[in-house]
Amino acid sequence: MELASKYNPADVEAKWYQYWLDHKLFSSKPDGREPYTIVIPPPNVTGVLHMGHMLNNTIQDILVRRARMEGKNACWVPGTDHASIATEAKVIKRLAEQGIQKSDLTRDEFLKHAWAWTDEHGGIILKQLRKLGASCDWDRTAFTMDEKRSESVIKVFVDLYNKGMIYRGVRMVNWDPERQTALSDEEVIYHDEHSKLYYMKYYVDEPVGSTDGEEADAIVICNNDKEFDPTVKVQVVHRDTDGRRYAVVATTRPETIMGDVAVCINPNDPKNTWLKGKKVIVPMVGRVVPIIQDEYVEIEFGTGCLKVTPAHDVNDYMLGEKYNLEAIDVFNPDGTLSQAAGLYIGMDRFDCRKQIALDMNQAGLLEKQEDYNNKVGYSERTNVPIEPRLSMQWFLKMQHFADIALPPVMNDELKFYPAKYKNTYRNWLENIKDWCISRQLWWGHRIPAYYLPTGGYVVAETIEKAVELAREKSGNAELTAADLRQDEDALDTWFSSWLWPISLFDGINNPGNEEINYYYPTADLVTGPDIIFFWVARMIMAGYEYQGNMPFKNVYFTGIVRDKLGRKMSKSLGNSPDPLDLIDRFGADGVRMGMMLSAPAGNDILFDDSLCEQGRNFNNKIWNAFRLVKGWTVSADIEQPAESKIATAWFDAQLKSTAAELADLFTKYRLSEALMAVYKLFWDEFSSWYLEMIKPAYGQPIDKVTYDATLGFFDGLLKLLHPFMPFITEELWQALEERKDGESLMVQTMSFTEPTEADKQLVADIEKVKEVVVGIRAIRQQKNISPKDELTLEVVENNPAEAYNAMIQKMANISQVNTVAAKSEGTAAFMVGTTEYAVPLGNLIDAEAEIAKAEAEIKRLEGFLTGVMKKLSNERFVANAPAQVVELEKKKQADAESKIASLKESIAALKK
RNA sequence: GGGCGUUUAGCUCAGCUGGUUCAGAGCAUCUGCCUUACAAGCAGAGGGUCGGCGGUUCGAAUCCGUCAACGCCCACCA
Repeated sequence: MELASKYNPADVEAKWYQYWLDHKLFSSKPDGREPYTIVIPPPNVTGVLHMGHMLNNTIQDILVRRARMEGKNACWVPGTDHASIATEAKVIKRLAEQGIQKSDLTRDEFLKHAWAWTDEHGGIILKQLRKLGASCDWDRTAFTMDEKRSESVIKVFVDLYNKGMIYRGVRMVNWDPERQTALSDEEVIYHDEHSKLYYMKYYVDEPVGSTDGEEADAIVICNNDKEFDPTVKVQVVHRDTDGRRYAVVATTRPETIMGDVAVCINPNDPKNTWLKGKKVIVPMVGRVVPIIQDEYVEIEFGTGCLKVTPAHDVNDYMLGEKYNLEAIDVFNPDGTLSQAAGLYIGMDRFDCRKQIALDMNQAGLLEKQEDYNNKVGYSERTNVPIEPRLSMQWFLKMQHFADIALPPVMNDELKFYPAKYKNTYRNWLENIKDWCISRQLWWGHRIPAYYLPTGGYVVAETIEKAVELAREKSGNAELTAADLRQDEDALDTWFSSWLWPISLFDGINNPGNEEINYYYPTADLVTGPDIIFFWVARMIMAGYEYQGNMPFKNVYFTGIVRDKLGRKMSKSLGNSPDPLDLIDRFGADGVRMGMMLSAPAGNDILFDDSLCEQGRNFNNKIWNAFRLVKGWTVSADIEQPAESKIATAWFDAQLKSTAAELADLFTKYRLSEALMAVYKLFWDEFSSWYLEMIKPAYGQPIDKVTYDATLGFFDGLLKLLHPFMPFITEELWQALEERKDGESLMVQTMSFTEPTEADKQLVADIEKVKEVVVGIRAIRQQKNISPKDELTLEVVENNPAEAYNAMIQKMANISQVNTVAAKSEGTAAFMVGTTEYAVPLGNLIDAEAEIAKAEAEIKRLEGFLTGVMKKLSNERFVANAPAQVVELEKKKQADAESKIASLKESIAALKK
């Protein structure tokens, strides 16, 4: 077989993926084997593959393929998420480009467009995953809004409503003015922002010149002529030159003053005691509002006066509730000023902020403004500042769910990798708030609540059921579906995602069915820590609520993929490579390896193309090792050389021991270390050592015993490598020997036995042999002796590795190995352990250099010996340390002393 | 403001409950090689006071305290 010297992934990847599909090798059905299940974190249906997906899905594929080869019934279920906000935004944008406004359309018309969009773009991302080699059972592909999943969502909503856990009410919610919907707390991201703090005058509603409430020692400030000290412990009165008194209120949001209904001071604030019981006039607006007192107000912030706007601030809302204040909503849903504001009607909230500051300044109502840093909440999806807004929403009570979801994680029944996320998880659950589950969107699962013409509503899975309930509720047997009006809102996307591990196996609609019983709980969840609250925690909740068991046994949190400078990948920075382009350049196997090389669980990965390059190079290495082996001619007539006999025994032992190491690493989810172990096994042990050990002379055939053993090793290596690099391994496995159609490496079983004590000893012995070989090679390098020139080797006193002489001879091109009482003159020497080796070099030797080298080594050893002696002469060490440790130190001492002695002899000899 | 985490070679990281000659790996670097599998390669080499300080201990990269830098999560000072 003629093979190119470079591996070309493009030739083989598509071929084998199709082969796997054609033979249904990804498909899974319940059977007697142990199940191994992963449900994919469903990507947005209209999304395209990015580096985060690459990492995430590479890890899942590695786990699934490994489990499959361990003989488990592996099932990886793919699917997509309807992503209501993101998708609705995209659809609206496209409609706008066609000159269509959402408001021009009916709900049904809009949904038609949305489905068209979904059909057009949906599943692109799943197609892209195939390029990566993802071994998903595609027949199971699901969508969070397909029939079964939708039914599940509605059923769960009704169930929770009937259990009294879902309620409806007017609450302060996070409002996204761009998409005009409520958001959950988790969907708000806070950013530090440079803004301004505006100090505004609220004149007291009283006759000019009043001094009512003023104490004798009050500080009186006229027209801000003194710098204000918020920590002052005496009364502070503000008075204009014309005698009018006023309170100073500091705010970052002057545009909300139209909604002010009170000013609040702390009852214990000495500065503001004179304001107690007074009324003040809201600037610009002219509304007279009371001074109220509450300890919520921070005395030392600003002036200690807080304007109270119950409709536009969460805390003010709380104060409003407490003191029974009116809430005046001065904004429209799109963030412009409403009729209720009375002023600046129709202006955008941020334009209004600037304008009102100007206007107040002109009117002398703005005392000052200063720079200020505060946190502003942004919508996770639209990246627009959210507006706290009062509105009617649906909520799910969370305490019960927190109670059932916390213990299994804390006691490690359900494990997190890395475990540090347990803290994050606990923190959230211990401070859980009710979940706002309604969204003012059309693209999503519509809330199954139906309003009666006479008021009130019913909640039911179908309209028919709703009619039934409505008739009961109203006592009107004539009610029909046409009389009922369904709630306009859709459910939060995560309200469907949280059922994913159950709904994928139809466990909600059809509890206890064969599939859910077999596949649930799933084995591993692979996802990013950024959705631990959105998704992971809520799946755990739903799992215990609806299956009475965990949804997955382990959660592997990946890191965030960053560029090599540590920046997040983003479109605007242009630092996010196109995964498909990477696959074209390096091959899917190369990219997979690039992803895995630096991706320990939970650590961010700093991605760099050069990692894929390393992956590609490794593919090439494997390819060429295969070329070498398959290029040999085999002869059954030649006997196995001594060194090959040792080599095969050794590599067999080495393979077993790495396989065992790998198995252990997999149980700990240390995948990048596992990859590195198998990388070194292939490159260093197999290619650099083993193949060189057994390689026949040029043009010579290899003996059959060694050859067959080598093919067996290759088979084993391909099995270990397959989960990481499925394509090249399949290609080579198929070429390794004759295969029947339908056979595949991906469904072979790994069967490595544990290394025995003898195996371990052999591996250790060969490590020494390698050191000897390296020692000789180093001498060649230093003396500029070609590897082609034969040398002899002397072993001083006794040769502990007599049995491996043949191997050393072959690997280091040594004509003979002599055990000598004392090395000859003119040798370059080195030590391995406590044995001294010498290579006679005749006049090539540079005595000066050899002496210098030996002296340097003596110096190092003496330093080492001093440390050892210090320990041993310390009585407390000898008395307290375990005998084993003391013995060891004594051995170190003896070894060092003997080495020094022999080095000194060498020097003496060289000086002759 | 609270909590968590990180800091080990130029880079990315391993070093588990202190003690095997413990200071490691990969990449990068340097030197010599186009040696008939592979230059996307081969052979060899150099490189770190384990963030600072203090403590516990016979013994500390490892345990404790403290400081510093960085990162993440949570939180209603307008």
